[in-house]
Amino acid sequence: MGRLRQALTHREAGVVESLITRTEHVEDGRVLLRRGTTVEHSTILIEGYILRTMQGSDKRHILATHVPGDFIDMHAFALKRLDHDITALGPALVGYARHEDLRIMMEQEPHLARLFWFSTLLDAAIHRTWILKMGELRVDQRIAHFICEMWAKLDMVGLARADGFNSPLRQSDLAEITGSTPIHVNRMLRDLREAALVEFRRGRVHCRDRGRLVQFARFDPSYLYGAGDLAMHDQLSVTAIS
Amino acid sequence: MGRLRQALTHREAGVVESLITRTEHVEDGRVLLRRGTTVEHSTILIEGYILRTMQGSDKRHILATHVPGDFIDMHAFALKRLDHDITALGPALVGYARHEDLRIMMEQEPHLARLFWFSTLLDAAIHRTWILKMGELRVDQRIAHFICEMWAKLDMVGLARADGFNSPLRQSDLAEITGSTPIHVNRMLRDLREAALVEFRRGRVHCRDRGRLVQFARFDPSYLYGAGDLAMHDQLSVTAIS
DNA sequence: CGTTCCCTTGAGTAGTTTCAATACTTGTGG
DNA sequence: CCACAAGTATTGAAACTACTCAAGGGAACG
Repeated sequence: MGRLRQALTHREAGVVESLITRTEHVEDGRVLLRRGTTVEHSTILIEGYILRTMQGSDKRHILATHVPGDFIDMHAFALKRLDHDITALGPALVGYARHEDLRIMMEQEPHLARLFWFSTLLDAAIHRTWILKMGELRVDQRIAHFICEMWAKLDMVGLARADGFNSPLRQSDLAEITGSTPIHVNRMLRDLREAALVEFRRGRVHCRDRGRLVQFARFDPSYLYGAGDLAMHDQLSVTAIS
Repeated sequence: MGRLRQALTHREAGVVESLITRTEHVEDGRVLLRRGTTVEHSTILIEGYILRTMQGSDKRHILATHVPGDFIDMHAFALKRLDHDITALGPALVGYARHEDLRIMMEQEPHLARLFWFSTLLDAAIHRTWILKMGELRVDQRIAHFICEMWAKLDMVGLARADGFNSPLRQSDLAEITGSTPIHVNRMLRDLREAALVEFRRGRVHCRDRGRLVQFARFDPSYLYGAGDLAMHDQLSVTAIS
């Protein structure tokens, strides 16, 4: 369960793993779950990257990105029909858990039920930050902000380097993430590169001075609930509740 | 519970109401819950309007609006510390439910627990639509879209008229909602008025042709999970599950 | 070694913000 | 009832930001 693993007892981690009844390799661009479809299982991302996407009037938009260890559609369990699509970014490995098993487990394990709920609330908190940043930042800053977010999330699951990270993201993906156009993203990446803030080359992110990038993007990681004033340790550590 | 009441049995509705241990009248602009604060209760909006707000680098932003019947911070139950502020828009009446009571109730009433979870997932779905619309619509369309959303939500709880609705919203609020400026909002409202799409005067919304407004805003209400291809009746009606 | 996908650049246009200034409304006290 | 104050709404002009259309360049993969 990636970053949430620390909040699980050894026994609980075993319970979660036993829920995964099937794994699957998916190729780049594969739509794992399409808006409006009824599903009887939820998905966990084991390797690679997954996107939440929505079709706009003309272009597709990316609403969220996920890293290994994330539950991708725990909310499909309560919603049954999703409002958006789940799409693979690059090749990925996913695991499936049946809703029937989840339902039984959640009645027997209130602490785990609450953790699953928490993971969907975390998605909402990230959405809110995206709304805020779309409202107040220019496209170059939004790109920088997204890079900071991705970097921070990869850090949490040990997939980042000290000077950056790798991903299958293209410039057109950054356009769909920031609500801009590939051409404008291209120019903004050039500016970021020339300002020595960050280099983005075919998904490879390289940055010498993370502090400057964070400052430029006005990035405050607390909305990821990993550390800082909103951190979850109090209420989610195994010793603290129910 | 407003729009979710239809998904409750008579007994369950009673259970929910018994959770409200205290009500309070709050004045315009009052911050009911501030980011980072630990709380031991959750809030239901009984009368008036409530906003989710976040402080940006210079200006405040509005991330969501709530109408009577909405649970405002059910997610505070699982998150304990919120990432945003809860602010009254105009005078409002709210009720409080203690987290301890909620926890006990949710263990005894899995169906209700799931409904509460659903209400937080609904917020996330609305966030996603806002992100999408901020990415693809111009400010005039975003204003129209927000008006459509508000109108639809008020419809669900019987607080709208056939030709519009009233609210304490100011033009500057629309600016904070759409991520724009009061001055630009003012011009866009003039354009909307001159195009006979919708009139907005000090919170009073008047529209003769709702269909045209919906089309202009590219508004598709299904993300509100009230009707249409994502509607919740299947999985949330009292007869259907657990 | 060529095809395909992705990235890059230029020029013109559209949308939005900012600054500065002016009016309208609403409520309050004289 | 009028005058004033505070908040809210409106307008103009200039600067900035981002988009569109059109074309060219480069890297990766077979």
